[in-house]
Amino acid sequence: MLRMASPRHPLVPGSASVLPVPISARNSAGFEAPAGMTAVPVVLAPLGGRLHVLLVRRGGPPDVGAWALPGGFMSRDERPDETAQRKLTEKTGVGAIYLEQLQTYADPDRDPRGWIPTIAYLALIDAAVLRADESQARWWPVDDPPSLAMDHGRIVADGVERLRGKLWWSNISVGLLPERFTMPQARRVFEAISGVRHEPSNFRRELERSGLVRATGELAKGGLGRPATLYEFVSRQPAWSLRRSRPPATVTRGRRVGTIRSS
Amino acid sequence: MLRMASPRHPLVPGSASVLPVPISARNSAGFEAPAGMTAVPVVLAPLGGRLHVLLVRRGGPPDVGAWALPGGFMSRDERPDETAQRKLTEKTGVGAIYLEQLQTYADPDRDPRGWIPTIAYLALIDAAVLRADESQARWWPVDDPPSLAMDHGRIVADGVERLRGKLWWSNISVGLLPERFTMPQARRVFEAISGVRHEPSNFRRELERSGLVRATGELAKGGLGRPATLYEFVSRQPAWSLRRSRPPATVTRGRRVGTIRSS
DNA sequence: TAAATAGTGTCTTTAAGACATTATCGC
DNA sequence: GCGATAATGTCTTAAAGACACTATTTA
Repeated sequence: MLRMASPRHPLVPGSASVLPVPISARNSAGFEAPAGMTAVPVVLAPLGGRLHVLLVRRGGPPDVGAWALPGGFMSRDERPDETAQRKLTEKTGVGAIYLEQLQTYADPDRDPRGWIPTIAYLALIDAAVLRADESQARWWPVDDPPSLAMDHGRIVADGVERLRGKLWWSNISVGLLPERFTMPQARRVFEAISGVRHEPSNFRRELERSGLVRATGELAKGGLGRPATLYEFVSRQPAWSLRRSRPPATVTRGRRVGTIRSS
Repeated sequence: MLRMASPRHPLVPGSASVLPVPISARNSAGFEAPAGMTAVPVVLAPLGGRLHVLLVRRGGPPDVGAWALPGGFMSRDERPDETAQRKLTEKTGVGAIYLEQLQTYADPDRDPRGWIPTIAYLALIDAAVLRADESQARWWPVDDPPSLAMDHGRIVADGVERLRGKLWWSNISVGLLPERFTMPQARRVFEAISGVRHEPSNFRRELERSGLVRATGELAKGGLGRPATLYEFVSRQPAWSLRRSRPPATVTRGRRVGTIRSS
């Protein structure tokens, strides 16, 4: 495969190669090609009871100085999720515990620099890292964000919607809770994400019913009041909840024919 | 914006510009760029009680002659969904009633021709068109497909999963049913998609409860037996079902504090 | 009027909502 | 023991499952 030793971030904001004029590209067959491809992680975390998103200030055009997602250019030999992970690590010093592709934004005029599609990822990092106040980045409440560069406002909104939508139907919250956690702790995280308060005993029942978590038998110590039982996720790999309340019943008696699908 | 009058499909299979060697591209800043960008519609439809996908034979490398999705190259001034629509129309003569972005596949080695990411779309077309047996294309059962070119097998699987997953939670079935339809007709379509048989009276209750459809008051005529009531979708725009059975209850009495979110 | 298909009613089971109550800690 | 927090139990309500039954057409 034809490849050359090229710098990893050909067009990073602030680099000398960034021009106020559009960039174009053509391929070896003579046709116009995308000028580049970017990947952006939408990093979400509950913080102080509210859901926050990690943003950085842009150091170059377009929208210099505006708040934006911490993305960057993909290189030829990198998978897009690797780019998202790498960019995230560069900004926060940690990798994502949970990373899932969100959407690709590729409208012809989305980036004034030229034809530059971007693949967005939903990224969830360890809660313990949240306190590390990196100088380059800042956490913003998703319900009250600053004005964002380009189409990044839309991308954040899509990420939030995905997280909220999957919260009860998958173990996506592995990315938001420590390895071992208590029920009240999980409840507060869920509440911060959805913006809704839950009745503690029902919350417990539902989360247990989901089949996603199990009690370790150990107790959390140190707090006020009765110590809480520690729970852990049954699997830390992406998994679906059992809760997904069912579509209409399958036919039983007379018509029982099993499923139609063959595989 | 710097643009040139370039042909729309720079690298279509079979064109003279396709070489057995990789294609590369570089941008005006001197860095390597994607050689091109493609969009592929995953066209799904129930046919003879089973879910099928529309495939074409590849006319050029890679995998010449293999079955593949009917995708094609994006041009500079086209949105990716427009490309998917256009490619679909070129193959079937119709546009998609429902089109939603699925995933982007951009691994560095996914296409032997070079760095060519592809954006996949889930596309649903009018059921009436299914019978038109276009020479270029063929319907294949999704549960028993042929071997597909490149990563298209994976893409089809992702499309099927999306359709099945959203079936009861959205009005995605607008793309699979005629404008006016009967309950038994809807049931057969749902059964073909999910591969599961439903108890007719419960199916009716659930679909009505979803709030997505309403009875027109008119009756279907012509068939055997009692004529069925015709239904229509309340909205043909993407919409969510009311069914989505709820996460744990919000707190009511003592702790009632409303929602946390501000917006 | 028989066969075929559509549509209604209803009883049972299960899940979810709304608490009251009990348990276990530190001070 | 008291305040604080965690956990359990249980009664009520609502949704879903499993039918039996009724309705309306054509042959």
